[in-house]
Amino acid sequence: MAPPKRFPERDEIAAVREEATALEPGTESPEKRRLAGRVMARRGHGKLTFLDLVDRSGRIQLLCDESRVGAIDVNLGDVVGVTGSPARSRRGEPSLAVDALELLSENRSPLPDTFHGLTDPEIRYRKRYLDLLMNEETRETFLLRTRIVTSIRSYLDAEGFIEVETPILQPRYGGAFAHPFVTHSNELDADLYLRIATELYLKRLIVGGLERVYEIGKDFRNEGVSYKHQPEFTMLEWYEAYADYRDTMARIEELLERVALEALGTTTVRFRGHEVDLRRPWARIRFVEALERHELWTRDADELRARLERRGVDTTQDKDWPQLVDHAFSHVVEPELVQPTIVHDYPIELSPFARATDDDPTLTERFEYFAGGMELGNAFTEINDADEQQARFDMQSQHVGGEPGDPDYVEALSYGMPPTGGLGLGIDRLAMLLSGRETIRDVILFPTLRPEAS
RNA sequence: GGGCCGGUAGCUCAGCUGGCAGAGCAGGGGACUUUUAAUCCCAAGGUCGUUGGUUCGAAUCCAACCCGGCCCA
Repeated sequence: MAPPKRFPERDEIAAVREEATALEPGTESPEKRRLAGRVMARRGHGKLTFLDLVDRSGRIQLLCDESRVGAIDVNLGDVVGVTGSPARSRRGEPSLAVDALELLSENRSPLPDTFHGLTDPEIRYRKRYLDLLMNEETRETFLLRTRIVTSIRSYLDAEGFIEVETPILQPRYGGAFAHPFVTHSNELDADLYLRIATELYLKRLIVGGLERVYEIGKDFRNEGVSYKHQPEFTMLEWYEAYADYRDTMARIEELLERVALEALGTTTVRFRGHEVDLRRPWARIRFVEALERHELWTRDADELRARLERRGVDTTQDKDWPQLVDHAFSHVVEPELVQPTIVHDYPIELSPFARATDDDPTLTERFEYFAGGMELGNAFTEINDADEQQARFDMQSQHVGGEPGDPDYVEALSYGMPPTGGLGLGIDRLAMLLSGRETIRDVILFPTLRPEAS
């Protein structure tokens, strides 16, 4: 006979467990509860069988007395629904004394070792369902990730930002320095790029008068993988009309402190062997000063290359000054930014969308913020003048791997864009930091892997 | 892209100085009414990542390749 198609009026295991814990050992409550979940342990004892039932909320022992339930014919991994009463075993284990047990879905494949669990990273990533089933920490990590995103949304929604969706398939890519994935539309007979950022479309919406917009979505970068890089990752970008980068700094500090408290209950996390506290205010340092501290600030490319080489840094991949200074920063400064730090006023060559500072036209109102030795995001006072933006694109075209430019975007700016503060936040990296997971693959449900050999 | 490490039963791992492919858990059969890595008995379970080479003989030695991890770029 086919198993039931539903199991209504279900209670959560965590709640029933709490109820059972309040009882005296060896006693049973008169209340009736219904639980459903997966059988993750079985201890047969003749006409009495102990099962461990697991749902999203937790785990509880089932006491199955054959004289009450009938014969118990379940295997590890079966999905069952039970009715019974909260109880405590003689040894004090919170349990449900079962009156009726229904098999809802049979497990036909042996589960991984119930003691050692599933540890092989390759199987954990390729068959994430098994990882989630076997490893409670994995379930907790992804539930935390969801709370983080929920918290971000509720903050931005309450602040009057509207959530939008912009194209993933784009005729031009831009908004970051990265290699794109290219695909092809048969109908349009045109190559399209998978977006590397949402930046340029979101700012078109600011031109259009939406004033406060954000998008949480996947970006794609056709580049190497590392503990903090995946080809497909999740980014938040927001744009706020009539704000500058100082307003934006205040907002991101407020948001991340709040997200930590809401999702985790504390602002203090352990990450890569460090204790990191996200409480406001964060440290701030100018980009130039951060490099000066290491005697790595110079606008002379040859001199900078020499200083880096002297430190044993391989600069053979760095073609020009912007690449050298970026390398110097990410190699020397970034790893030491363990406590939350805002680095601000970046050189204009590295910042094609940020307005120049008031007192130095070679620097821009841009900041990046770091924690745990890792960049979390990037923000600026947006260029809102079409001519100035075109001049920046022209400047970029002189640099290797510079921003490719986007005439359609410049045209949008020509209609006038309010002064705007914009920001990007790497959701995966934030999830790493708050969960204490040391690799980005552990906070992405299905990370990109090479296809298995057939 | 380079270096190092790994891939043996569904899972966790032994075996690797060449000589019959193993254990625990899971899965199958049986015993057991308070266990919680329950216990006990029985039977079963394999493309030793792939391909080639050396050898009387290869999981084991050699080469290439595939997949993964860590580090470097």
